[in-house]
Amino acid sequence: MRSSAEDLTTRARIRDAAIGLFGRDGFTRATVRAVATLAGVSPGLVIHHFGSKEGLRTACDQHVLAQTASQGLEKTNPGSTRQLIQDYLNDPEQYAQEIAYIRQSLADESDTGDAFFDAVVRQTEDSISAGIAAGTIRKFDDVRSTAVVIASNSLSILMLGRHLSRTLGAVTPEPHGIGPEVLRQLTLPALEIYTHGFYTDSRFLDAARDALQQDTINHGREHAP
Amino acid sequence: MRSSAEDLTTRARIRDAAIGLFGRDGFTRATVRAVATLAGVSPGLVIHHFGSKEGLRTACDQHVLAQTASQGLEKTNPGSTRQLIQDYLNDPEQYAQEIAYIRQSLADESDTGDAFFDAVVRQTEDSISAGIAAGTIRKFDDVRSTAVVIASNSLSILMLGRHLSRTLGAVTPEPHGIGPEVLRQLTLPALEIYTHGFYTDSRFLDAARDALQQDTINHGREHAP
DNA sequence: ATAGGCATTGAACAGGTGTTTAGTGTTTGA
DNA sequence: TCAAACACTAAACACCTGTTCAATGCCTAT
Repeated sequence: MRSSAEDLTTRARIRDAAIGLFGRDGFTRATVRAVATLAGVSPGLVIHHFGSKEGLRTACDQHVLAQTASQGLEKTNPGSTRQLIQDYLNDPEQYAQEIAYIRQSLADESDTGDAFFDAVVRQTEDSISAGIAAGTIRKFDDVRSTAVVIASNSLSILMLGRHLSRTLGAVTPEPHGIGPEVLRQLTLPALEIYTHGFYTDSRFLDAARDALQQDTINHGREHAP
Repeated sequence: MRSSAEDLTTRARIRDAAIGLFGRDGFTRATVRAVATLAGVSPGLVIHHFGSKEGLRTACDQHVLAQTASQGLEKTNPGSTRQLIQDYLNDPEQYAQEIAYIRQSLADESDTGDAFFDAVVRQTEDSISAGIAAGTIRKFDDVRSTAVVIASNSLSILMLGRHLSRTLGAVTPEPHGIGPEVLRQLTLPALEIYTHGFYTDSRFLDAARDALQQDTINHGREHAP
């Protein structure tokens, strides 16, 4: 439960305002003055508390990362990202700000984005290993690469949420967030692919395997002429 | 073959410089002065030719969209995005600028991003329908939603390319682009999932189906208390 | 009670931004 | 040939940016 009101320290109020604006507009477009206004303080106070706009960013980074780490990734043992999605669906608008912030971090070049992505991949890798051991997930040769693919697929919902909502014609209040309607509409197709596959047979897989084999033989580390 | 030299009209040179910088730094961070310098002209001339920075953006939008539409999506009948990837692998650095530009467009709120995403979804949907008819792709109940999922998964490589390269430890010259090494490493795991599935049985799929059924009964269009 | 440290503000500053303007050559069409 | 149109530049303009600074009030410890 986020305390939306006045019981926060001024410093925290500024930081939360910054998280909201950095997430919505990106770090560059969001101005110190806008953050100050949203927090109900003067621009000078923002600098006084955080040293600089960059200092404000790192403070936001740390807070968002700690937030998502504590209530998000770490405690969700089974189901990997799926549990997080379930949490999100039960109460959207709660994580909305953090999610938007992380989306921007993943798009920009940001240490927070890097850390978050790595955490998701690591978490996914663990889940896959556990699933393979438990027999619920197919045995993959390259678990790490598979985890990267799965993580990338999962995070695409985060990165492209705006377009998913738009194409599926959902009435979305937030311009980038994804609503329950959209998520419901995509769950079954995604799980069907993950369960029965997308292709009917291994034709494409075999072709790709041959092509890659050939490719490696022809020019192992060089470029084509 | 992109003419990299001087045989372009000044207007085109400015536009190409803008595409490069907009793609690398984003529209806001890229300055008119930087574009002018890169194109070897004065800042005033940029405005003279395009009216405003926003006008320059729409010119870039139109050009990139026309470029990708002509040589990219439309002519690639089979294999959907996969053919495009093949083209890209044969000669990276050629599409690099346009790809970066489109990534920014997809991340920002941009009409070009919208148009591109819609085009990819439409193209994917057609490919799936054709694949189902030909028997190479499994029959899906909701072809459109499936196409959205596939398109989203494919584009995640574009959106998260930087993180993919980083996590897989590739030596990437461009900070966001994806190299052949990374793509090679991800092709087989992705195709394996698409061919044999990710899970071993329909346990998760059935559970999700039941949960969604239940969910729809409990609160069809309302929120939980 | 009083001094010192804090949070806070309003105003200012230096630098960067998109854009304008006046002016200069250079092409081009009658 | 001449004038109008064009491509182009240097300098300036107005505005917005992050940041600084002096001043003010408010606690709190002595």
